[in-house]
Amino acid sequence: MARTQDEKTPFAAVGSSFDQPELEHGILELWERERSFDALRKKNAGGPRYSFIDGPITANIEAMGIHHAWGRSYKDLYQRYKAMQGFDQRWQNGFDCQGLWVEVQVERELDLNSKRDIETYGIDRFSRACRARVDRSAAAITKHSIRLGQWMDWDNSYYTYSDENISHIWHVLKLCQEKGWLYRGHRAMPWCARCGTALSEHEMTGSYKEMTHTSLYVRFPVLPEGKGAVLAKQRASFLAWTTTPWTLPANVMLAVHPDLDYAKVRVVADGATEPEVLILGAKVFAQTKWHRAELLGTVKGRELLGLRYAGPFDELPVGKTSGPAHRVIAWDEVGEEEGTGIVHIAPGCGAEDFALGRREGAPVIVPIDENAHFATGFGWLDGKEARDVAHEIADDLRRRGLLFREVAYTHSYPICWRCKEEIVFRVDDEWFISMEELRPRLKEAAVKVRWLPAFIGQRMQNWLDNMGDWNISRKRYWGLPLPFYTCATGHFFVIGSERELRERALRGLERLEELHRPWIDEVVVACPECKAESTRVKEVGDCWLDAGIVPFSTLHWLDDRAYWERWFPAEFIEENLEQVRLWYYSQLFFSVVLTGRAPYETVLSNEFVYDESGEEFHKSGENFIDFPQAAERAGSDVVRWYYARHDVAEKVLFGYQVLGGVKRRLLVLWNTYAFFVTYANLDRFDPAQPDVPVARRPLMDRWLLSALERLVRDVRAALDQYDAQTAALRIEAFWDDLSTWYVRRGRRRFWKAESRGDSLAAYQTLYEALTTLIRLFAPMMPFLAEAMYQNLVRGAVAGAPPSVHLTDYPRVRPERIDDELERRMRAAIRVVSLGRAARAAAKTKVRTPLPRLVAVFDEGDRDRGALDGQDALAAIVREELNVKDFEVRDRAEGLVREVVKPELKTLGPRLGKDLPRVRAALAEGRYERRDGRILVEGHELLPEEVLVSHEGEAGHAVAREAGLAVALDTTLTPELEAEGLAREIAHKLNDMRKDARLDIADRIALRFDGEIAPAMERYRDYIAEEILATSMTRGLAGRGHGWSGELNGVSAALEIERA
RNA sequence: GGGCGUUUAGCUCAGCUGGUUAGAGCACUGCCCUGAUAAGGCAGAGGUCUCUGGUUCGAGUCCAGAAACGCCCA
Repeated sequence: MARTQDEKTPFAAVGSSFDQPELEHGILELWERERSFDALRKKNAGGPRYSFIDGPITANIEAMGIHHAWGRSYKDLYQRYKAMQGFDQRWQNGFDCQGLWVEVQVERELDLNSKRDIETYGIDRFSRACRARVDRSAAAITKHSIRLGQWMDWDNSYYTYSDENISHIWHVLKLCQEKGWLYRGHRAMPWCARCGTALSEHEMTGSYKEMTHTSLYVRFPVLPEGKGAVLAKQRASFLAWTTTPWTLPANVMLAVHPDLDYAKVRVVADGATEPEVLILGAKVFAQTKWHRAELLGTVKGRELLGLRYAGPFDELPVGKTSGPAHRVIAWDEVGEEEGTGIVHIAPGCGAEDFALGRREGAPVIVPIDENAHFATGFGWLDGKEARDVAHEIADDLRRRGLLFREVAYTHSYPICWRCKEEIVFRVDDEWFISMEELRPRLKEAAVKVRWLPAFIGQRMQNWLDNMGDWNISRKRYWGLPLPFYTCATGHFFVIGSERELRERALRGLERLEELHRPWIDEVVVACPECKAESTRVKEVGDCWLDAGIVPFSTLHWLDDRAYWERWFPAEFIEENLEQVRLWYYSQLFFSVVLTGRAPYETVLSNEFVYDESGEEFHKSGENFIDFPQAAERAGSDVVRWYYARHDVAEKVLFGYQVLGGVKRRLLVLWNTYAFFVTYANLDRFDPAQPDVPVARRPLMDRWLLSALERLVRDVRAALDQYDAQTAALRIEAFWDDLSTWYVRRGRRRFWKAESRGDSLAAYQTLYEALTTLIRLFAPMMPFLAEAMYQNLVRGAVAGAPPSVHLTDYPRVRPERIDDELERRMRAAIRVVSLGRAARAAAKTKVRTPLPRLVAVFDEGDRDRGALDGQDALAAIVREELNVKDFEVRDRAEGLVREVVKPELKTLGPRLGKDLPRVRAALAEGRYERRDGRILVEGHELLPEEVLVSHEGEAGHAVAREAGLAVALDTTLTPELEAEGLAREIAHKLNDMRKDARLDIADRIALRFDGEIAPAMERYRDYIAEEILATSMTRGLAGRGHGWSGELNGVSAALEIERA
């Protein structure tokens, strides 16, 4: 903060606008120079603890996204809020460092296209490249987070690739093995052929895209065995449909629904001469157009069970395995919405198929290898890419008379979330953790957590209900090495820590740089049972293992349990809501295994960020905005404030237009600040002067201070509930009132003090409001708060803490809250607001004084009785609306008329169906008043059963809102017109001063002429004071800044120059 | 197919336990105020509160059903 310290002015001058990014760079330098964050940590060391745990951000990006900035704004907000209350914190940031996302990125950078390429390149070099990539990304994220204003212990960030993290995971995996939850499963998994690995459930989310595939209707001829003899004679075939033709060579069975009707149809296929018989779902048959078809009969699916058929590729070697198994089986999931009602089952190519195969004891044929190339045993298909052969298979089937129809089919199909290749399904060996025993424990632990917003808790329960066994293995390189070993004689065991590895090692330790492939694979260990040499399995772990262990690894569960106990569980975590199935889940898993409880107490989740038109941000798209761009163009605090005042549960529409709106709001605050500084400097205001006791300050000041205390109370209450939106909106509402009511109303007290004491009270009140306000929003807008603090407090008050972030968060002084005063002020503001509307209706400028304003509050209005037309508030109303007299009346005949309405809450139940009639009669004035009661439509209503309000009579300047009406007496006298003209002249002259670019304190000489002369003479003192004139003479000199024209229809000529 | 959320002005959203004229911000139009003002104020225009049915004297609000959109799971 370059600040020229003029000894005569207490504060550095502040312009009418400000460059937020520039301001922020100044503050970043200040914090860096003064090591402000270190000072904060030192100040709070040993204080009460507040435990926040940072979810690891994926260290695989070049620039922080604006969506990261959202979550990080909250993280920083609440940590700073707690810090200002003296809480000691860990301030540890984390990076997620392993897994497919890093590998895919590095493959791209190194131009590697397959696992074979990686192995040729060398796993060691590949791993080092991955680590380097992570470190580069972490450095960029750190830099951008600092730019966001986030305060963290950046030198102490945790990295999930660390040996400590890995060792902690091993510990838990060994525990799972001991509990019997760990198993090796042979099952069908979604599989990415390019990455050469299975993908887990979490990785499938959001990866379905619309695409078009070749789908085939294929004949499966019935074999003349058992019940099939008759059908076979008729040349009958089952008709089945598939969107994945490459799975047909792996067909083992056909499935039907036992309760559905199936049609036997005689048809002559296109181009065929002989009729044939097809078997397919009856509904499908009925809904399909046929050229020549004849329904022979219908049977239930169960009657088809056990029938045998010839598979489409039985002549290939694989047919020796599948052929004998071909038969029709029952499956309740078969439907007729898609396909033919008969489902082709290939247990080696799909999860459900696999389960059916297992149920039926059928062989599992896995047609493709890791890279989705056909294995041997498939004849002409051997070695071909599965996803490329759809047309070849169709041609082959057509040639052999097995293809009934080929149709392009558009459907939603999964792609790999990282490399965007189409997924296949493949059966292979994978490692799993069984959820059966854990599921109820996880659910129970999750119920005890405070989820914000609450529906996130239900989503977690839903996820846990549906969560299958967790596939934790990936056939990849840069990841957690699974510590699973098998010895030469077949014993299986799990290594539970790095120390255990070192103890069991027979050789290979000397080359173990870190617990990663390939070095870890070279360590040969002794089998605990038979001492035989054992090597590690090749698989690495799911990256959500890495993140889930964080509440233990970063808190040193294994090596410093006392430390862990001090900081576990996290009182608060905050992430995007997609983390339900990711980090929230994986942490919960580890924590329940190790401690039986959840690792967090309050979980705040925010929605996603979209662009201004509601479209998703695409990294490569034109609409993409990364955080560093937004920071330099709009400012971090503008972004942070936008986020703070947003509902966490609503998606954010982000763009420079909305940020412009936020900046405009900040300008209201800034202008109040600039106003204060300008006049405080002119008047040499010294914040160290003794306070004017609050009780002796004018009503306006006491009102503002009461509202300020209320604000402190409300903001603290909101932030204690992690409700930043309410806090931010309250703060904004306060600074709006401060600017547009307190300062605007009280301006003259600052530049034309009637008494020294009143001016001091005004300065002290505004100063307190501003300095309290900046501490209130310091956690949300740390830069702006700091900039204002440095100028308002640090530069002006000896001994003040060097940073706003080292001050205490404001505490409520309840004795300053004056409910009644705030009620009266609200009533006055309502009257003024309505009065302006009445002014507009009367088409009279506020500069023209009017004789009288009458206000009538309705019975039952909460502000009735708050104003009496006599006190300081009445003076405010008179001045604000420029009326000579202000009256508050219970009713005002002639200006407003009485309107009686039924009190629905009491009359509704009493009158029932008569209510609409009574209501109409009251509205039309068809009622009588007698002894305070009201007679209407044969009913007698008590005073408390009606609401009496007032409406303006036509022809008067009146305005009305719910509960209040005001009427303006618009009679103009020559007196009032003359006064109005004087004000008009003063206003014009002040405009001219502005045009002449005079300084606000310059004195001027005024010359004038024209019909305004009488008013000029009569209001000479008033005008001179308003425009700082030292002389006023009739007759122009032709010098200086001049103007002539009409003011309120009166001719005028004016001339001013600096005196 | 199951779960969760959403549907109110051109846009983004408030609307508490049912109640009298459904609000705010942005944008638009007009007027006003202004020696802190890249601000502010007043007003205008803009609504079949997604639809259907029900409960009730009275439904944006409660109940049932439907639809559309989004997310999670299958």
